[in-house]
Amino acid sequence: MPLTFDPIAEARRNWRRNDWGAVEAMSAATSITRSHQILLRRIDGTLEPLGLNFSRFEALALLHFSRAGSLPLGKIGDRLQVHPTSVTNTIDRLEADGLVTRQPHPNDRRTTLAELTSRGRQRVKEAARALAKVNFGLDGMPSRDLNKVDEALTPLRQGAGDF
Amino acid sequence: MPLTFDPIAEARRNWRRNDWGAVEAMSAATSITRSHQILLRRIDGTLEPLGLNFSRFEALALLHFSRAGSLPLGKIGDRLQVHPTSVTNTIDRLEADGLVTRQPHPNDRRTTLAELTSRGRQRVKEAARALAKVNFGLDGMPSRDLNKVDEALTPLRQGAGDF
DNA sequence: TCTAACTACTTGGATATCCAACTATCTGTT
DNA sequence: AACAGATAGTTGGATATCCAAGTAGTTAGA
Repeated sequence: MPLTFDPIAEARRNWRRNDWGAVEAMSAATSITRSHQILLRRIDGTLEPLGLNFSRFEALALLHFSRAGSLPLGKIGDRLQVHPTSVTNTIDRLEADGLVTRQPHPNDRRTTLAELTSRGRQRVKEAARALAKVNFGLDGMPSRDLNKVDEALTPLRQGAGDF
Repeated sequence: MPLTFDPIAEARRNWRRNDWGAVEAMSAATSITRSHQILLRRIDGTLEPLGLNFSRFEALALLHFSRAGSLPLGKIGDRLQVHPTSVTNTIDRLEADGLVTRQPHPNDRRTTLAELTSRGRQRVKEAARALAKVNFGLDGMPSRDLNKVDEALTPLRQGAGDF
């Protein structure tokens, strides 16, 4: 059931009335959370017919962009900012679907490489096409607004040591 | 391990080089995803000592702001944009911790109300204080940037029928 | 008034994530 | 050379989320 009012505007009023403080930060945090929910639902919905979700797509894209078509699992986790166990899980699934294979690292026997298969390479291209077609769930938003989102969030990412 | 480059700037280059299209949308979507990860980790970290996470906090805050201190579970789901089963789970947990109780609806026997207990009311205030103290994980960001985030994301939420 | 369609919530099953603890391997210091 | 400490990945356990299906109760039209 869609709402008939802006839940964030209402939250602002409530926080102010109760003197809970940090109204602007609350508002920004809630906006991000909510936008993320909306977006992830659309993106995962778009990828579902391809047997992917956003995490698996991100891993495949990373591998596709890598020079050798393979990366250590740890590197994937660093790049995607997820826990090592999540990488294990993601790669397990991609491997089960024949989109990547696990390969031993030539110099370090602790390390496992995830390597894109040709099916994986093909699948990630299809997925990218599908996502571009729906503008990553942001269809209808003009470029100017998209750039504004980027700009607005850069200080946050930067402050968090994202780079 | 912190990165030494901006992963989004790199993604932009890669998408462009591969002609995958929708670069601006990809960039905005990735910014939102990443910012959300950062934020949620900080917020949940802040709430953890209080036995809460962001979902449970949001539910408690909603009840606190409601006139009667109680709401039907369905309404909570609508407001927080989560599946009914997630509400059941969230309320189960809050009830187990003595922060809410389930009450029958006076007129509609299908409906269950979640009602804030006095412990719940106290806990949500402590949690709000804790979150305000760390500026909702957005410490260090000037108001101007916070408002910019809000503004930038409003068209997205609006387009999604968030209000 | 009866019944078909709808609504509210819960249960069971699948998936994704994180943490703690474990195994295997590597590295730097003595 | 040996070992203490770091690093890479996995396993088991906990939690959160969603979907499909089920139960109970309500509503509206024949």
